[in-house]
Amino acid sequence: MGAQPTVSDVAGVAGVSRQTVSNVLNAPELVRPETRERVQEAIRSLGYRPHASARRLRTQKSSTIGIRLDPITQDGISGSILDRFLHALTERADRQGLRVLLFTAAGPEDEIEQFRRLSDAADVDAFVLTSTFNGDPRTEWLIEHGLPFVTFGRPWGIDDMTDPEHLWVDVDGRSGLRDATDHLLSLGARRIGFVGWPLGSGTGDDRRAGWLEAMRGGSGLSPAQLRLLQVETEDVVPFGADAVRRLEAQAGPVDGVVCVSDSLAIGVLTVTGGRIPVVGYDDTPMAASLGFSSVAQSLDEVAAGVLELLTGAHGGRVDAESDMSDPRHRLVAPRLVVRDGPPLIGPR
Amino acid sequence: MGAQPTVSDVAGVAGVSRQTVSNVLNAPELVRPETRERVQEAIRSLGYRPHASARRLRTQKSSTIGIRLDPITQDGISGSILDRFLHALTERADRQGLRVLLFTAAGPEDEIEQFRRLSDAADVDAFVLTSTFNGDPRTEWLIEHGLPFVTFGRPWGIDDMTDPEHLWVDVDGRSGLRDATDHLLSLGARRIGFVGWPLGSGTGDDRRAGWLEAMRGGSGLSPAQLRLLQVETEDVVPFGADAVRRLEAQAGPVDGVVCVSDSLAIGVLTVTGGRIPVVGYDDTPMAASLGFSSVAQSLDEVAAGVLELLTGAHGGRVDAESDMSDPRHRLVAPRLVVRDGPPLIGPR
DNA sequence: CTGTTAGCGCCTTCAA
DNA sequence: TTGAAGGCGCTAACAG
Repeated sequence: MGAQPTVSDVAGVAGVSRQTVSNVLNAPELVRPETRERVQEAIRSLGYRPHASARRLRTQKSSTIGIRLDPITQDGISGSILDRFLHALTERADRQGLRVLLFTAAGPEDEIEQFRRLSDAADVDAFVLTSTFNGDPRTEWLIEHGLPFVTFGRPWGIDDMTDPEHLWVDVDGRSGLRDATDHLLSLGARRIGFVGWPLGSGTGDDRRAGWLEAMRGGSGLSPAQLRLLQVETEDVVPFGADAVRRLEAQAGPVDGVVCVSDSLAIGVLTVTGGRIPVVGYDDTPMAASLGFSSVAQSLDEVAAGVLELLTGAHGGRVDAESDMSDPRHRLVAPRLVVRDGPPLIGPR
Repeated sequence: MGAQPTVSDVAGVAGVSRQTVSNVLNAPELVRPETRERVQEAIRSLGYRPHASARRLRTQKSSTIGIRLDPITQDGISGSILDRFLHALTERADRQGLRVLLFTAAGPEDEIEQFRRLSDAADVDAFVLTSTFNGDPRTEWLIEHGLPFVTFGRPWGIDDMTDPEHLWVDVDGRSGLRDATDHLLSLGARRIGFVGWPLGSGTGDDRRAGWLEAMRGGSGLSPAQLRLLQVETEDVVPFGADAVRRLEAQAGPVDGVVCVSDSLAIGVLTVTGGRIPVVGYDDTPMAASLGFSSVAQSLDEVAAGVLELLTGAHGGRVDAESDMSDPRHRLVAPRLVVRDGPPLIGPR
């Protein structure tokens, strides 16, 4: 707990100048192995650790990325996603010598104010954004102000989608739903319903498209029939129950249901139980607990992608070398987790 | 994104020296109102913001608190707790000019290594610990090394419990379970079962004690009968189902069940449905979604307590003024959230 | 390969 | 009440 040793202390013990110590730390190849070893020995024996603030002041970079903690996780079933993403991000960031700093904001405008605060104070030198939405003002502001950032989630506005300044990582929900639907088809189901979010949410529409693709290819149903097999509702458990009732009312009995989220899948299951297979999305702990299939996102891959994009873009913008595979975004493939047997939940 | 202005720039514009600017920021009362106003105007017009690292280097404090993100949230139903706590903590910390830095660790030993790393580098000057357990080595290490910290969760070891160095905030689970049980008693139930965790977890035992107290007072059952009305199991949904079956096998039909967690309550509900009232603990989103009663912890109060203890203890250790109410810990009262009507879930 | 010199932006003496 | 130095711990230039 006493005063931490400084480079001077290390230099003294090793019998070199402060600068040499700094070199051992930041450019070891410049120092003769013999000297280097001596310095490292001194570092070890003193328990020296560079003072982060001093280094940051000197280098003018905080090596810290800021991420906003979303306000109270809506329905909350999928709240654990951010949690798991954060964990993966923190762990991987740490390996690269980056820190993760949290902040909160009341809304997009306030979040922008936080961007300003944190970057002006040099507390943070890059941001990670989650839950992007159509016409998101945050990305525009960040681009305008030249602050590095990566979003977890595609920019769904048409223009932004191809903005070379906008780096993003996302999960390929379409392929996830396609897999889920194909799975049910392979089980012999044909009349597979889709319970989705209201039209207009990029993410929801993308997932719906996956269901539609698979159904077109493998169900043998007409477009008119397919139209009847989908319903939309807000992401709340009991609404999932209502939705599947509506679905069967308008389209007749179904063989299976794929849902845009685990929340809705739970709602559906309270009505259908083990009668027909139901697939959710996100593979939340609830899916595992209650025993239904779900599409799992690899948050670890997402976190890895985010960091690669961030460090690749750091300072030198996008790395010219890796130009072959478009280095400005990553689309991570999700994985269907199949759970057999009747779920633990069902109608009374 | 040009270079941020510095105190010198502000001083130049305001026509004063750098120190005066610094004074306006850190000790405004020392500066004549007239000058102060002029300086503040300059700050505003330049958009000046103090450089966090420079300040930290100079003051030798990071104004940052570190918190570990627990490894993959176990069963995960209650994972959102940390999430909500983090949110509250970040928000309140921000108001006091404190930042929240995340880190991860593979286990207690590794976490201690992270403590060392973060404090040696002056990245963090206090820690918040969650999920404390019996004989936790982390608190001991922190005390030994004189690092400020507060735990969310009581130290369950007998010795540590009263260690004046150990600041903690916890939720009074005992009173929460007492309330839950009293509620069921007031509904006319008498044979109320308890589904808990295996003996030896401080938190679990504390909650069980609340159930026992209420039952002793209001159920009119004998100690022998009460003994039969409790079962223990790991915190996994399907185990909750098994547990309540065991419970009724050994004690006969029950009138109601209170559980040590929402996870177990969900498991219980898959067996009992709306037949008898069931109460969970944590008031997770699942409780709200599926419609059963649960004991809610006020994570915001916990966060507030943690910060008070931390800033109170900062530097000057515990504040001598507030000696009347023991300032070394806080026990926050939880609140029973009653949900009427049959839950959305039940046996098939 | 190593040492010297000069700040990064801020705040805390101490004088004026 | 304001101004003039000095230095927190580190690293980027340049010399040697």
